[in-house]
Amino acid sequence: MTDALKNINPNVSVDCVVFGFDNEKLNVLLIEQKMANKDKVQFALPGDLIVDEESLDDAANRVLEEITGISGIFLRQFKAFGDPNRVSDIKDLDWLKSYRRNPQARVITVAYLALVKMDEFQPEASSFAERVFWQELESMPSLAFDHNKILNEALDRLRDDFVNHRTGFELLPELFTLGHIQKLYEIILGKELDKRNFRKKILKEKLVSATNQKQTGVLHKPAILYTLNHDNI
Amino acid sequence: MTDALKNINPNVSVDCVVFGFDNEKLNVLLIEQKMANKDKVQFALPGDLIVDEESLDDAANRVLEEITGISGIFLRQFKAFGDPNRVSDIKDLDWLKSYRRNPQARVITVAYLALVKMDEFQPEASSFAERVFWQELESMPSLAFDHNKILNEALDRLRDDFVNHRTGFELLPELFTLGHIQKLYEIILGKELDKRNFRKKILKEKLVSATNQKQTGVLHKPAILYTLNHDNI
DNA sequence: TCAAAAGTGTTAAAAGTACACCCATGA
DNA sequence: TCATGGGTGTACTTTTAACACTTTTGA
Repeated sequence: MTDALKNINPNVSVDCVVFGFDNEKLNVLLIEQKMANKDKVQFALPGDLIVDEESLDDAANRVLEEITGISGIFLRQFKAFGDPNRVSDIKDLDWLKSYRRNPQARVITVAYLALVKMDEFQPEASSFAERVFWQELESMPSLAFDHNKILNEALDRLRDDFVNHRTGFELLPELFTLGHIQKLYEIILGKELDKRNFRKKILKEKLVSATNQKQTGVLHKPAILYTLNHDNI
Repeated sequence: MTDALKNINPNVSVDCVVFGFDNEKLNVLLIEQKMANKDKVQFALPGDLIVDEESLDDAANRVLEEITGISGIFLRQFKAFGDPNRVSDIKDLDWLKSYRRNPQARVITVAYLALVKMDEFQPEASSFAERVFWQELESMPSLAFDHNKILNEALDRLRDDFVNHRTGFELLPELFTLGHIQKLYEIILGKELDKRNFRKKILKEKLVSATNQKQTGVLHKPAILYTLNHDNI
C-alpha cells in the first residue's frame, strides 16, 4: 500500500459463522466465491461490507440473507478481526478488486456466529456467491482471508456458550428424546458423556418436561418424548 | 445524514476501558475532552481512530498511550459497537467536528478492557484530552457517546473473566497476604466472601506459595506474605 | 432371536457452604 | 487494654464421577 492510498477509512464488513446441526455432525455454512478465473475455486464464510444506517447486528442479518437466503436466525457477535495483513493472499486481493468499491482499503470484519438446524434452511446462493453449501466441520477446506482463524475462534466461543450459558436447546425439535439432547451436547462439545449422569443433570435443571408420548417406528425400545420448558431457559 | 454523505467508509476507533484497582475500590480511567466551548465539560473513555497498517490490538495500545501516557498493559478486546445512532448527542457531534477528519461518517468502535494497579500508572493528558483521571466506578458520571454502555459491558466481561478464567492475580504486589487477594475478589465481584472458605479454595489451587516473611508495622496480627506461583497460572 | 438404543441407582469423592473464636500487633 | 485484621476446623449439603444390567421394539 502506497502513501497515496493511506488516509482512506477502512472497509468494515461482517462475517457469519453459521453452524448447522444435522443430528449427526456439525457443519458450517460456506460460500464458493464467484471468481473471474473459473479455474480458481475459493471458499469463504458469508460476509460483506456494512452499509450506512444499519447496526452491526442488522448488517450481519442482512448480509447473511443476501448471500445465502437464510434469515431469521440468532446471530451473536463474538469478535472483531482487524489485522492489517488479514487480506494478503493474491486470490483474495483479486476477488476484492472485482467486488469492492475501495479494494485498496483495509478490511476490518466483525464476526458473528449462529447455530441452527440444518434441515430448516435451504441456502440459495446469490450476490457474489457462486454456490452456498454446508461443509462438515471435520473436513474443512482452506478458506479465503483469515476465515479459518475466524471459524476456529467461533467454535471455541460456541462451546463456551454451550457450557456456561445453556444455549443450544433451540436446536431440538418440538418433541425430542433425552438421547437427542445428549447427542447434541456430545457433537458440540466433541466428547462422549455418561448417559445416566447426563440425564440426571438435565432433568434436575427442569428445562424439559416429559410428555405422555413415545417414539414410534424405531428399531429399539421407544423413548419418552420431551418438550422444552420455555419459561426456565 | 444526507444522501450525499453516504458511501463514505466508516470511521473505526478503539475505546479502552481501563479499570484501576487501588486496594479499596474499582476505578475507571476517564478523560475530559477538550471542548471549544469551555463551559461544556464532557467525559469519555480514552479512544481514537485507528490508523493504517496497525492491528486493532496495536491501535488500542497506541491510542491509550497517546491520550493518557499509559502503556505496557494487557488490553483485551471484548466487543465492537456499531449502532448507527451511537453518536447522536449534539455535544458529541460538535466534538467530532473539531477533531475528526470525516466527522460526517459514522463511527464504529472496537472496545478493549484492562485491569491495572492504579498506583503504577500516573496518567498524563495529551492529544485531545484536557485531563485524564481515575473515576470511582460507584460514582460514574454521564459519559460521551455510548461510553456508559460500553463501560457496563466491560464490567460484565471483567467479572466473567475473573470467575471463569482466574485472571486478576497480576494486580497483586510481589508479596501479598491472603487478605489482599480476598479483598481484590470482593471488590471486583462486588460482594463479600467467607474468609475461611476463600482461603481454603485459594490454597488448594496452588496458585500462591507462603514465604517465611510477615507483614510489619500493621496495627494487628501480622499476616504471612505469599508470592505467586507463576507456573500454575 | 437379534440388534439397537432406552432406561435405571448406588457409591465414593470432591466441592461448596455456613459458622465463631482466639491471636499478635501497635497505639 | 483495646481495636484491628489474621488465622483456624467441623459438619452438612451438593455436585460430580464411575459403573452394568434389563427393557422394548421392529426386522
